[in-house]
Amino acid sequence: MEPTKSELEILQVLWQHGPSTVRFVNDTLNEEKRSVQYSSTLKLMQIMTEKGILSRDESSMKHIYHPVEPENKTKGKLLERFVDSMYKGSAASLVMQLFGNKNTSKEDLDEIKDFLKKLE
Amino acid sequence: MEPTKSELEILQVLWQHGPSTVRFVNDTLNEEKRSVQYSSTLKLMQIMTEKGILSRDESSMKHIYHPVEPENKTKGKLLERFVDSMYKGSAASLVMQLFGNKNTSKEDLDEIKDFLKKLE
DNA sequence: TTAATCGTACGAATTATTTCCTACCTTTGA
DNA sequence: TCAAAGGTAGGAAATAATTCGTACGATTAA
Repeated sequence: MEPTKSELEILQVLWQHGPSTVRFVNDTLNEEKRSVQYSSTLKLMQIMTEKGILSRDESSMKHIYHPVEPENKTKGKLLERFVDSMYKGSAASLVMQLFGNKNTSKEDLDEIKDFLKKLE
Repeated sequence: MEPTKSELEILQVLWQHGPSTVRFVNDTLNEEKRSVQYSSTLKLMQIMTEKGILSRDESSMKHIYHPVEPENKTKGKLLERFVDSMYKGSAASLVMQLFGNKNTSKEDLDEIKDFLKKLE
């Protein structure tokens, strides 16, 4: 299933901080992103659980939520969909646009070159 | 403004085929994407015009629509937003995920390497 | 023990997006 | 000429996504 924008924000908190309570996710969103009510975050995380995006440990009263899929898998899917729809599946076009527009640091560039070299 | 998913489909037709009528865009969507009514496509393109995403030539009865922003600018923005939200702005991480998951052709790789070399 | 705090559940309102029906005007061709 | 075909406009319904109020149970600490 395709996470929505708000769902992605929640996933990112969980990816970054590991399995968490609603309270923690909500606090983090309020600090780092935008003002949102506890009950909104709760509702969304409940919906995500119904959809199978999240799963939770209910053994204590404070449910602990975690993503069902590993971070890389979810990100990989989203990235692939992005490349397919925006660049007709051509990773090369994407990379060129990426570095054509932005000025990337030399370190970044070197890192990428090394990485590509190792792929051979 | 942020194009929605359906709006992006329309933009892609216009990018690929150049300024077009609603009829043409709708036919193309039906051929290449999904079944959709003429009046739905019309409505969406009218909304996009209101939002300032599209502009149109009304001199003839058959209005000719075209994107206001150049393709690269729009794609660049979307890509940047994608990198920021998914990879904390690190182009390098994105590239690594891209080639870590997918098996890219040697030609693609070479093309990218050449490209990066020229950036220096 | 009991009031305050903190938790979940859930309905419902709101907003955004998408879809299509229908009215009505223009063009076309027999 | 006039019916059929094809165009735009716009309201309204359907759907998806988001937000929040509120009920109510468990925990805590004075």
